[in-house]
Amino acid sequence: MSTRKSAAPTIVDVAAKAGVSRATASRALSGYGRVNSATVELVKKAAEDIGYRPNELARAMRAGRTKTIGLVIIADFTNAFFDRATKSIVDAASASGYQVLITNTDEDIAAERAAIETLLEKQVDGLIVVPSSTAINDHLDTLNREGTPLVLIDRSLDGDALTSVTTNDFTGTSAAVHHAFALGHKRMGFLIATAAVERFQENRPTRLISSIENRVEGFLQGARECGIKPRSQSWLYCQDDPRVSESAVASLLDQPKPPTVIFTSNNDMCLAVLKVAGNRQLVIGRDISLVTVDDSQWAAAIVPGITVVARPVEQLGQIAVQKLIEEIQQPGQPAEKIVLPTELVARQSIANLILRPELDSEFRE
Amino acid sequence: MSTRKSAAPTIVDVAAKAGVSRATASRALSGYGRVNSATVELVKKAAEDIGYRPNELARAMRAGRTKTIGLVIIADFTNAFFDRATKSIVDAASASGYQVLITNTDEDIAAERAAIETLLEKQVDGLIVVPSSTAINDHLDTLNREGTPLVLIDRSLDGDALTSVTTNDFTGTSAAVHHAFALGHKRMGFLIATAAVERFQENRPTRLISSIENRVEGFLQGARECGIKPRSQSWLYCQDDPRVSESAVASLLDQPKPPTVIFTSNNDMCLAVLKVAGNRQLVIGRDISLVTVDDSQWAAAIVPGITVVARPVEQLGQIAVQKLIEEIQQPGQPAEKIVLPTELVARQSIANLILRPELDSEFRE
DNA sequence: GAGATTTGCGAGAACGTTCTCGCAAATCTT
DNA sequence: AAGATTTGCGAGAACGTTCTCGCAAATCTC
Repeated sequence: MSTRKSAAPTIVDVAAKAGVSRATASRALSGYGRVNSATVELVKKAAEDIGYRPNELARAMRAGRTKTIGLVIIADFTNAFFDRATKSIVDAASASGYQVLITNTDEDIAAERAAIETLLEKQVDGLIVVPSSTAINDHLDTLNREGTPLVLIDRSLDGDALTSVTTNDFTGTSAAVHHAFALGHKRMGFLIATAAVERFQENRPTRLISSIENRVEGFLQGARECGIKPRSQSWLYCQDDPRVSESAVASLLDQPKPPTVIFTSNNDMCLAVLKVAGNRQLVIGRDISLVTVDDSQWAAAIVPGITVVARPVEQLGQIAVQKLIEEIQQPGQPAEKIVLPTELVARQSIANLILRPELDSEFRE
Repeated sequence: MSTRKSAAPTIVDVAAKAGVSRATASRALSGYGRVNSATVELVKKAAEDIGYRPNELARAMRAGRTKTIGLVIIADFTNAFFDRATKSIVDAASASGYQVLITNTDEDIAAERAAIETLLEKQVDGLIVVPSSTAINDHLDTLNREGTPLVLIDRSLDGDALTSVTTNDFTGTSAAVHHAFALGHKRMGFLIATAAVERFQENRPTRLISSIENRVEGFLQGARECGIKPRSQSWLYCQDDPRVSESAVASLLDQPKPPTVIFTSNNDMCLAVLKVAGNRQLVIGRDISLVTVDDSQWAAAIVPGITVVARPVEQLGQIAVQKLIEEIQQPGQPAEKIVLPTELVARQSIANLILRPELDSEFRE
């Protein structure tokens, strides 16, 4: 035992072992300033021998940077965004020498505030945030004004002040409408997940989060271009909860003239349709058609394959990290709103009503 | 501007504003020692006014703890472990006042070593690790011997030294065999994902990771109890990669007497079976039966529902955090190997060959 | 070979906290 | 009312680094 206590060896211990000063040991190990190359070897050997591990906390304190970024995300794994985004962010950060402190908001604005505060106390160099609300974002503006490097992902906010990386769900959804229309569909339903569902039910709509809003707008635009007027009862806002969404699907199907194709705003809603259809012995792609946003392994593997609007989530994470690190290393970058292209992946979940008009339930029974 | 620079206000600024010393300000804000209650109010007001945010780094340095735990995990989202485990760990940690630094190893042992080193340099209070290898684990032993709080999840290692939280995949898989046997299945195939596949192909097997090993052993035990001798060609070790696993499924199905039911060791393999079956127009639960480990939303929603061995992943994450924090706050806890029960969730992916013997492909054509 | 430059290294401050100690003032004893 | 105790607060050290200085020795210049 060289040190009296069994505590982890510090650079002082290394210096003592090598017979040099703290300063020289630091220079030798970190490779800056003037040091004799023989001394460098000596110090490195000493460090190795006593199992020295640099204390990044002390280093960060001195340097004023932690090489850590904070991720404020909604850990909601059925939507295949959380996992893919998290992995790509962690990997991209790691490749640039940064680690990721992760916090979950569960789409709650108070939790988001608290998470950001905690991360800032831990002195993260920057933040990547999936904002929980379009309406309430003063804390994000403040952050930005104070100069905290910040990148939003998945959802953007009004104004040009904040950098965001999102996907073009508008064109994706609109393309999906055209695709369904080309296959002969005219009655289209849309199932929209939103936490603020009661506001819609009471007819005093609030702002949706931008990604969902874009999906809705894309749907409307596509419908307009195809000359379709979506009927109001084919629009359903519903809570992102299995029981609620399943009964929403049921009410969609129980209309006098039910939609032939259902668009779902996310994978939770898509799974709700699958489940209700299964219970009713309705075959997807024949009795009822389906298209959703976000691709996944299972959507590609099951029969029929689900037609999806695929979003480049990994790329989104990588770009977010890249933009954040640019701002960290060179503050004052102009705010940017980066929108990545989406892709319609056509599989077999949309019936071809042109070839098989008898599948349109309007004419059945 | 009260401070000359626009840097973030420190406790010195608070003290100055309140007209007290650093020490008193600290006492007032952290609520320890003796302070006049009037002074406390004064200091709190001052802190509020100048927007003081405590520097957790400095605090951690002094206190010798960071309230941060490191998570070393395999960010592989198709298996529905990464996302569920991560969320539960982040949430449980947060509830106890800890944050999570996450790193991804992609099942690579060198990456695991590097990740652990980085996390230790950042002075995490403890580590939760999904070990990448059963064979190579000296670094984990060393960690443990040095007294670093450490909990393994998903996979355990030999010996009693390390605390681990796993699931009882042995009984789960064995129960699945009994279930399939009760439905008339006798030819059972098993598709096993392992990175070390070539060792098996060359007939010099290495150790599987414990969770997979347990699934294999459970399968064998179940088969033994049912009086079934699994034929060697029904065993396939294969790389966890879509193309490889899909050709493995093909070779399983192309045997003279193909299995009537395929067990898959994880969701990737299960999706491979779904895909190949779909391509060949084979209907799951009729032409070929299927059972896998790990439940998921999609496995429950699709038609037919996939019969699965469900593992309590959320509970696993919570218990891991709890055990880790116990060790952090009170070092010297005895090592424990916690094994959580699994549950067989029977759905419709296994055909009933008793009621419909004609489905056994041995008798077809 | 004497002055100018370079090289190598140590002393000490700094990052922002917390905590121990000691001291003066206030309050409690009898 | 004088000693004993409590209360409130400030000075300064400590956590483990890095970095600025300055100084002596070594090397270069002509």
